[in-house]
Amino acid sequence: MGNVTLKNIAEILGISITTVSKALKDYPDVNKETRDSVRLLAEKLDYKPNPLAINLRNKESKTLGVIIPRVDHNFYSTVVNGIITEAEDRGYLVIILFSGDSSSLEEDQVKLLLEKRVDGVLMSMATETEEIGHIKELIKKKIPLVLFDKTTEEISCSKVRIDDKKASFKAVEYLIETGCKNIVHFRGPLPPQAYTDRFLGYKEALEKHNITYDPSNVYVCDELTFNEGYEFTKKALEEHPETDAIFAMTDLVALGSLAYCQANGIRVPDQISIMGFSNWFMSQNSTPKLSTVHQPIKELGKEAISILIEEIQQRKNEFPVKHFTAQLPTEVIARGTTR
Amino acid sequence: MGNVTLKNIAEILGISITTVSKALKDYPDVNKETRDSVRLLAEKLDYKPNPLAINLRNKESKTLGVIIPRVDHNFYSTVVNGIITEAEDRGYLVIILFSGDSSSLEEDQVKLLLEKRVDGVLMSMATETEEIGHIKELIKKKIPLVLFDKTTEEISCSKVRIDDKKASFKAVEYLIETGCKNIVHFRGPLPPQAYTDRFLGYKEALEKHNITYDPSNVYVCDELTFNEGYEFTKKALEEHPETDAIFAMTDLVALGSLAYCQANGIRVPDQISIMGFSNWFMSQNSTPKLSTVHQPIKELGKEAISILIEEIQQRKNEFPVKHFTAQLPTEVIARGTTR
DNA sequence: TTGTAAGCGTTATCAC
DNA sequence: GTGATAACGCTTACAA
Repeated sequence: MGNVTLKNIAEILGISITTVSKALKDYPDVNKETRDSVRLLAEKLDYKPNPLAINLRNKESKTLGVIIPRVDHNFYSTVVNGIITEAEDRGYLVIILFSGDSSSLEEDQVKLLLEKRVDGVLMSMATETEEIGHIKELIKKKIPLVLFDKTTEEISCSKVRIDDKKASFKAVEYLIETGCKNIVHFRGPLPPQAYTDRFLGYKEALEKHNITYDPSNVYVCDELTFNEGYEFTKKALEEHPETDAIFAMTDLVALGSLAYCQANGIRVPDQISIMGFSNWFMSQNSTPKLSTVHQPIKELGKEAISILIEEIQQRKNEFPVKHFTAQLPTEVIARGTTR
Repeated sequence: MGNVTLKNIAEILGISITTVSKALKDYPDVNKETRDSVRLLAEKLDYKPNPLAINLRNKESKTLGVIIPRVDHNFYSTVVNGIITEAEDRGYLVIILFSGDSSSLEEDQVKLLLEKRVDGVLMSMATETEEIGHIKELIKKKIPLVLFDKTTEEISCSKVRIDDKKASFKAVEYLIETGCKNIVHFRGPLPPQAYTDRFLGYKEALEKHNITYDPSNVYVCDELTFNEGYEFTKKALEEHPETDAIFAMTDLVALGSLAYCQANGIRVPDQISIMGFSNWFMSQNSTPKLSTVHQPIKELGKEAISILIEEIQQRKNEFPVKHFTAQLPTEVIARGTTR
């Protein structure tokens, strides 16, 4: 029992395919009765237009490609949630592909999407990516492209990011305003840029409040693990006994800090305030609950896909496309680990 | 600059589309020189066959639909990782859709996939789903279907599951073998079935080792949170002071148990052994590290998609399709919270 | 060895 | 109001 086609309906009704097509699409020049009989039969046979045929004709696939480093990570799975939901609401389907943070795999995935003729591409660049020829290729082939999260200035296209610097600035300012003066910062590795931005926000907040920035107060976590948070807290408190706050660039590390403090009788937040970043669900599960910075991750996905679809629509209508960068706002969530 | 087609190449070379097509597909009846010139030009123009056209002709989409309750959850994002990777390796693209654990949304998503003419469907049923008419519809329309994780006996199709009962059995047996006799079990809510299976494994292990099963030793967690683990541990230890082991149906709850013990000076594992379930990455981040049961989640996704693709291939070749249920093996990971 | 023609399912154009 | 025809890009019997 293959699928019902316009032809099937036309044959049964003894009319032409053209008329069937028109009847189904509410063309004005179709007799009411013809129209009704067509619709009735179509309904009865459960006719569904074949998207493959429509897409071939319209030279579009109504499918979007998304390349992310991985999905089994809270940040990306949340983004993907936003992406798929929003795309579906707008009539697009999404193909998710992984780069595994590898430049060459990313390149392969771009090629695959190109071959599959997706209508547009959304991507968060692999951390490793330095070579951006494959991304430029997309631009050259005039495939609408939007970069999100991990982006680069070298590509001219719309971008959507969390405003990491400002988020970090607000978090540190909050610590300062609640009386902290000796704030240690645990930052992440050099690429990706986000960690540098968070570091810059930290520095800027100190400067604004006339606190001298001391590089030795900044520790670089390479693994971003709970254990690193634990160990670096130990180290930081040994090297800087005057520390009264720790700002970690991600919740898991902050949770490690909290664990160290608790294991060593350091009262949080009385003696030391701890501020995380991300508002990961586990930050609600510590005692006291972790203060952190909420990032609108799902909204990031939605916004990115919206911009992409807008752009696709504009190009189709031959409107001029203007690129821009959206910075999504964040929020400090003060819970139990800050004063 | 539209995309290069067979026609373009044919015109430039002054030959027919057919010959170009054949040359590109290594048909034996093409002159070597013709073939080479075609290939050369195709290469130069970066010709890529239009999958829309191919699919229309072949009446297949080389696309698979996957419906899961959500993706922003460790289990599903790991499964999705396996699914997408394996599908891509086998030449298929994947459309992920969410049911949000709602029966009616799940139905909508099935319909959407049907309209989009995916070649097959993989799904983990919404917990809420009782109505299965939409799933039967898939069977009726002869769309290859594989159920994984949350399945039902009411649908005749291949299924892939983690062997929850056996996994649980092994975990509890491990506790018994390391000297525990009074084992409390924190189980999950009634649907999904997995929690009941884990409970049954617990019960069976007790029976095998001649330990009387006492229903009051079983507590039902509805939220599966850290706090529930904490609170139920308090309650369980009050009601059953003789308890020497806690087996929680998921790591987060077990972590809550551990936290309660540590906050109350109960030595783990000396006084009480704690066994989790899932081998969530956070189970490596506690001190001591949590003993747990590893589930091959990514493999679950790979296996499910493999079976689906096999089935698609079999149907295409008009081979008989036999359904079966694969139960993936699990492993007890003994770490620091058990003796 | 090469090419013609039909067909996959849909839609737009243009006759009638 | 209706329908024949061409076109989207590709594949494959079947001729030549």
